[in-house]
Amino acid sequence: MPRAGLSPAAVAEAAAAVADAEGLGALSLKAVAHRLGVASPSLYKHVAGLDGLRREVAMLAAREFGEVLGSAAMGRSGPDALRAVAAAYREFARTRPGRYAALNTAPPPEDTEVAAAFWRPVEVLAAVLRGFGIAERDLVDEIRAVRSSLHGFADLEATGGFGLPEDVDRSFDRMVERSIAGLRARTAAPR
Amino acid sequence: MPRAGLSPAAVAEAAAAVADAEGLGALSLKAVAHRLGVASPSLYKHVAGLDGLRREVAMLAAREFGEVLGSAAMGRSGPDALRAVAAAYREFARTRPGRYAALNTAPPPEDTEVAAAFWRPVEVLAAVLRGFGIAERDLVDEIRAVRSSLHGFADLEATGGFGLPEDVDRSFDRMVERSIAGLRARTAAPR
DNA sequence: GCTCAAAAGCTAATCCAGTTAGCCAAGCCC
DNA sequence: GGGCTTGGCTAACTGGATTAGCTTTTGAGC
Repeated sequence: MPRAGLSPAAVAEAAAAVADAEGLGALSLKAVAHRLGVASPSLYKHVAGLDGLRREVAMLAAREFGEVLGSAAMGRSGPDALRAVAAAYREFARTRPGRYAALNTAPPPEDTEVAAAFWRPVEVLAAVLRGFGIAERDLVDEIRAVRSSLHGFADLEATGGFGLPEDVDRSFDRMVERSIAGLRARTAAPR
Repeated sequence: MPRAGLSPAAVAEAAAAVADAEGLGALSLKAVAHRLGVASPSLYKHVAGLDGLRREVAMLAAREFGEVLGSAAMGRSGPDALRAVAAAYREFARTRPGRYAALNTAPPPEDTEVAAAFWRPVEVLAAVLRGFGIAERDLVDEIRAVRSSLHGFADLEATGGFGLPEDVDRSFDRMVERSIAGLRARTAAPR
């Protein structure tokens, strides 16, 4: 029998595809194996069981997400940068719901590699907000506020938390503009 | 053998306790049955399997959450009401993480009872924001923005998304004040 | 108090995904 | 070409969900 030519990366990619298509909750060794045309036990040669599979998806997602946000921020600053990053954030969450959901889990504290990958997107946001001239000691609060808005919106949208699907774009735009206005106010009147 | 005196409500309560203590992901018939001192199959006399158990937890959580937010809003208006509701929101998410997580799932669209229960908390928020004198056609956007902030913050906090545990209270307070400022601006300068 | 039907709990058995063990072929290094 | 490593397989085991069917409690009506 010919080999399937798997690799940890290929398995992670397939797993992410399953998560995006069926939901993170439906991520299973069975489904991934099926997608790869292989029997479930074969996956153990590449990932450490279901937990390992989840970890790889989280890693992959974090890297891609950091990449996407970083690209959006590149070459822009201030409000423009935040608008671009916010749009990219939501776009990622919408088009890759499984991966996005994988970012919304607490990795084991000892897994520094995942922790580092999870941190990248936050660093992008931090860089963008620094561009607003936020004082360093206020930065944490501002990052948390912006992250909360973006994550909350993305998550509510993903889980159908918004009743009517219409005008969700407008709501998002307004929310982002609200953040920008708040950041400007903070810059103008530092405490 | 004496009867355990179960009921759908008692099972739901035990399930919610399990979810709070072990995480929603660890909610299982096994765990609930054990907590109630009963064998797993016995639960089928009261709830419709694991899916039914999850549904009951979601129902219970939604009712309690609506209750908690409603109480916080009672007797207050404007910024005070929003501050109280925001604090109650976060408090609920922190002290009952399993229940809160159960609210963050998409119920099947045909289950109107759950849908209605899920809607209650949003109605409380709507009432509070109306108290700011928001124009009706802008209300949806404002509700979404506030919900996004609150949910995002609560969720990030729950999943350990904030690096340092310190000063999280301050971050939350500032975010809420930021929302209030934004709402005031909207009221003052309607578009 | 007595009868009996419904309800509530149990055990036994089935299903399914995850996991482990161990076999065997494919590919590679010499 | 020989032999080691690797990647995939099948078979077997585990644990939780679920179903079937039994038994006992309970409570309504007499």
